[in-house]
Amino acid sequence: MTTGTTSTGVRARVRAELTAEIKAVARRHLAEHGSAALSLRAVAREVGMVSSAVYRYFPSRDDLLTALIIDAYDAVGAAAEVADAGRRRRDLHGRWLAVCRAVREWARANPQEYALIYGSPVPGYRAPQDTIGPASRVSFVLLGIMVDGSASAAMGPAVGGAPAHTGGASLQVSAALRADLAGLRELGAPGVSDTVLLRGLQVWTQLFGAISFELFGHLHGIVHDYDAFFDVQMRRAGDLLISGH
Amino acid sequence: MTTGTTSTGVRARVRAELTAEIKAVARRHLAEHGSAALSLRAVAREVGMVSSAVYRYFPSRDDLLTALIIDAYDAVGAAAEVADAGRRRRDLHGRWLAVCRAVREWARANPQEYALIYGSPVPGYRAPQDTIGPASRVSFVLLGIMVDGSASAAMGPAVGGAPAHTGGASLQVSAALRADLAGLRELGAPGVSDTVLLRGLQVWTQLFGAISFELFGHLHGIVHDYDAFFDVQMRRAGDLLISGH
DNA sequence: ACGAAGACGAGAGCAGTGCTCTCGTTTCGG
DNA sequence: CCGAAACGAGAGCACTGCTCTCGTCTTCGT
Repeated sequence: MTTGTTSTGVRARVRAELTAEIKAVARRHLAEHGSAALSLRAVAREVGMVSSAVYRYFPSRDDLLTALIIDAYDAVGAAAEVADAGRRRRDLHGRWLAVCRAVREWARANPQEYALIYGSPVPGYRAPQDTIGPASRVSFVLLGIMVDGSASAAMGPAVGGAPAHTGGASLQVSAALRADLAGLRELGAPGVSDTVLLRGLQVWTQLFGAISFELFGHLHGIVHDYDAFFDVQMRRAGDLLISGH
Repeated sequence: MTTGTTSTGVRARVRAELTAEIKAVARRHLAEHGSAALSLRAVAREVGMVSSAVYRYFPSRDDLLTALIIDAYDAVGAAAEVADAGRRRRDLHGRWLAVCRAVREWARANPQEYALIYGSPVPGYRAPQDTIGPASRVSFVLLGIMVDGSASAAMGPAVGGAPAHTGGASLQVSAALRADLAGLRELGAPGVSDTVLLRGLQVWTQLFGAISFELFGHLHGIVHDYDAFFDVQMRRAGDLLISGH
């Protein structure tokens, strides 16, 4: 019995396991006491290590939080993806609403994790490179809806991809912003017009604005039927996104 | 010279001054290092007191933060009010856009204070009773625009105050939500229809959603011309609010 | 006008934090 | 097989919020 380990040695395996366990305990502490109260020493205590040992796995408290942030982005992204996939592709309204509800449900089930990623960044904010991938999963789901709608011409007015004339006489879009939209289109929204992209960004901010307001207490005393409020708001947003209202 | 003090004794006056000074220093620390790093001891050090003395003025760090929160709400509320008052009353679009820009400008000038009030609440959130007044100032400005628009019939479709039939066949609104809207109308939006109120709530969440996304970095790498983006988004939101698009 | 009562500031102290450094032990790889 | 690297434990530093005590000073009722 030289080394019964698989390709990776036993050391690497227990390291992966311990890393996961630390993260799991930290996630529980986060859910129970909030990100501000997340104590590296406390999770170390619960894992059965001394605090300094944790630093072998996460070089700092911020890095632990970053790992939790990435997981949170992945979780909400996955929720959005399965909700989107659960609808017929042509059912744009249904897809939009399903994604909205899935994101909100995830947020309500994991409020502290939601606050971690969509609340105020803890310090002067810094988004490590490895967060932007997971962070954009929800956005890509949304772009997917716009792409499918634009391809089938089911999307409201101004479906043409040409950014030359911006729809009617309604709005002037600066060259810089038009370039941003072009970049977005190239990134994952081929064939989606500027107008539709702008509508998408509009409902995007509205989706997370509504969830944040609800979770952070800004609707307290104003709205009581949160479910109905969210539904009607997102339905309206869906109309705006797809039909142009 | 018995006591040259005015009505309030000298004690009360220096207490008020010291309270203000502590708050001012704390606000500076907040702006420079963020709410998480706000240290009562550091503030005390700079004011020239020992840490325990500060507790004579603010019973805990949270109470200090609450005081800053109230001030922040008041500041952004005042900014919105002067912006609103700077426009002709009948210029609904102008008022809306001016308020949006004022809020955003304040937020960009005081990002940490914005994060304090519109970001994630630090613990499991609790809104002390004395914050809800200042917190609602911006909302009341918005309601004012809707009231004026509804009164002059300048607001889009479904201006009638009757909540019986909800505009067209577009949306079903639950009884509970209709009651919420009625409460809102009674609170400060007389004569504003359900439909318009819903539109108002929609653009309200969109306004703060857009600002939060910008300040919290969620538009990073996607939008570069923040000014133009915000303007076009809020213009679109204004169309939705006033014209019903 | 005075003396009790309360407000106040300073200091020490407690429990907790993030993080660093050192020091034996264990595992891995050449 | 043995040097090198990874690891866990422990001590320690500087810092935090908060409490308690103890003299001093203002205020207010008598």
